[in-house]
Amino acid sequence: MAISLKDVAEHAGVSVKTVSNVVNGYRHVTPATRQRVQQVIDELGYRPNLTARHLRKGRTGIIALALPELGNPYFAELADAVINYAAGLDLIVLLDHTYGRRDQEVLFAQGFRARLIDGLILSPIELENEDLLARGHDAPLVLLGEREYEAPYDHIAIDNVAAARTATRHLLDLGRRRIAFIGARHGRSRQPAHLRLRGWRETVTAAGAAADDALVAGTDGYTRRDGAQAMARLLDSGTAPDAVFCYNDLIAIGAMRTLTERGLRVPEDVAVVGFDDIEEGRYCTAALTTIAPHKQAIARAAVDALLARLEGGAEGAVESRRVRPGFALVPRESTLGRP
Amino acid sequence: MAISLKDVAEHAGVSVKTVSNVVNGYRHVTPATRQRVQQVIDELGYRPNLTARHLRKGRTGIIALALPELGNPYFAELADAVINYAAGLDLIVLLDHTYGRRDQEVLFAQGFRARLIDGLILSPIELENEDLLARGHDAPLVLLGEREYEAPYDHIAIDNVAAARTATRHLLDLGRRRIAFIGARHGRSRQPAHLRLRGWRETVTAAGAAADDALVAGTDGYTRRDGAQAMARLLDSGTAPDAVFCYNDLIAIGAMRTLTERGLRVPEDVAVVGFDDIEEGRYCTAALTTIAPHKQAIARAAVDALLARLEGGAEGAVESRRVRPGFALVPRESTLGRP
DNA sequence: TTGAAAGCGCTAACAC
DNA sequence: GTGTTAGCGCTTTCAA
Repeated sequence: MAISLKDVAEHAGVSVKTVSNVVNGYRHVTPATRQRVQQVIDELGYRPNLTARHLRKGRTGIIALALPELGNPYFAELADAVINYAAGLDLIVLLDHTYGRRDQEVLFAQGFRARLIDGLILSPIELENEDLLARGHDAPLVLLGEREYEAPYDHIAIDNVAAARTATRHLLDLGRRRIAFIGARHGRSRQPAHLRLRGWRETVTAAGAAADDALVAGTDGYTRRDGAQAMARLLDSGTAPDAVFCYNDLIAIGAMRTLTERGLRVPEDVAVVGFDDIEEGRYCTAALTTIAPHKQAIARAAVDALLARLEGGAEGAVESRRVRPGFALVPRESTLGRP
Repeated sequence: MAISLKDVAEHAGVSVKTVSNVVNGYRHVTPATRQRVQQVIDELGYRPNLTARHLRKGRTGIIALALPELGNPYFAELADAVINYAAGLDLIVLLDHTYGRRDQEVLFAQGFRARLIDGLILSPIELENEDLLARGHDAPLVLLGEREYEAPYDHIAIDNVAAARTATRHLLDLGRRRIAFIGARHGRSRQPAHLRLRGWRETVTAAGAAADDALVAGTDGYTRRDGAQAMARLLDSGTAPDAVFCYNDLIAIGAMRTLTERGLRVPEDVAVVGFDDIEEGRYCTAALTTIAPHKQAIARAAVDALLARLEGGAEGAVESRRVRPGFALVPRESTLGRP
């Protein structure tokens, strides 16, 4: 049996309350008492039982972060940022995977792990508005990422349309006229990619460049393999783009792989832009030009928003926030070529 | 206030015990009662308070997985595997970072988060044997990775020497004679890399190939940047290797980047082998030949070992296990060239 | 400043 | 098959 407050109290000849006061750094304790208690704590190797504390306080200091998957470096890097920032605030982060599956996302949104966690940060892919509205009054929820909802929850996301415009304009500025877009999801109307797709379409259209559907390649998911396959389809269909803007870096990396295999040069024949600024992109043979969302800022905003809800009390108390962290275009070899 | 067992009991006109029985799927409950209780549960939206359950049971069902960092895809992929396998066993995984820093590793080994977690899986980098021996009788601990300790803890790791031999032999078989090793850590004697270094040294020596120290390049860490810098130093020093075996895939990717920048071809001029089989390696311009540790098997072994301790009771009850999951050489373009 | 006692929500004995 | 009760270890009134 482990050592409890009571054990310490008995050994020190004081009450549990006093020990509790010492453990929690309460002010009004005689230095003498404090020292004696502290000594017994050290001797016995007492560790407070967090579970009991949680039960009593009604809060656990644990928040969940539900992401599609860690296999995508963007999410791994983001998770890293959230965990770090939260740790500085004495919050523990419980990481969960949804695999971008609606049933999983609904599970978390509905309050899976209720009362183990104080709140949830969720990055949805397939979740629908109705799923969110059907949510009971559980722990606070903060939404992350490019899906848009009409529900009263805080939402942290960069301006995806603006970022897509920036990326596309960069390609136009380099003289490219047949810019493809890879990553629209097959046959889904309100898909995650629609904001970036819109930014692309608006910009190419405004510039009088090609904007036909033949330049838009769908994918099943968001992996390197999806990118490689989509690029292959694009080339096989005879579309012959001189640039591609990809939904994310992984897709871009897959696309570059296909281009290389087909004997096409990046960027001379086809320029490539990704999205996410994952570390990996910097080490590609043609280092990847990309949109860099400010991950630290995203992490900070998400945790802060959750914390505000936690402190703020009731759901409706504060109006739902819409935070737009910054982003930047990072031009590299995949569009500029080797210096 | 949230709905508790008691609330449900009152509404259903039964005792808390009965509700508890229903919630826990206890057998001996009349179907009629069960149905009535279940209905009230649904109506009221009752969710069991996990914290209270944990306190009562003395177990939380939460295990911690302390890894250096998620930024290394190998660890991200491993974490993914552990989380999934654990979920199937109704275990929640709490992910923590040590950044390969000894103080952080000691913290976890000493029982940080004691009594929040039932046990710990730790992948140490800098941790020393003495740190482990100084450990109190806290939650069970399972060690992961290539560091070796003389302490009574379960240890899961592939046979690193054998794996390094396989990788090196592969290069020898391709006719390479000046095989460099990148990733020995600067000026550390009992460094993590020493097993792989040994495998390399034994194999090149046995083959009568070059094994001089000029072919061994140290790094500060295990990132792409470390690999790029080490490769540059190797080339600048006039060593002129015709192959490199890298401590891990990230280092290999960084090394390939430098080779490309210097106008050297992979594998024609320099063949490259990595270690870890991260997804990223498959999409490099010269797809990376690598050693693939069986991550699923590692994850399974680690969780199983921890679970065995959890069930088995006392620390000394079971002898400490040494599990060696399998590995495989995956030859790709970075040694074989394009088909 | 410190002590005594109640109770957070749940499960495990034990009674009925 | 179901109800009653005690208590997991902690914090928090309320007294002293």
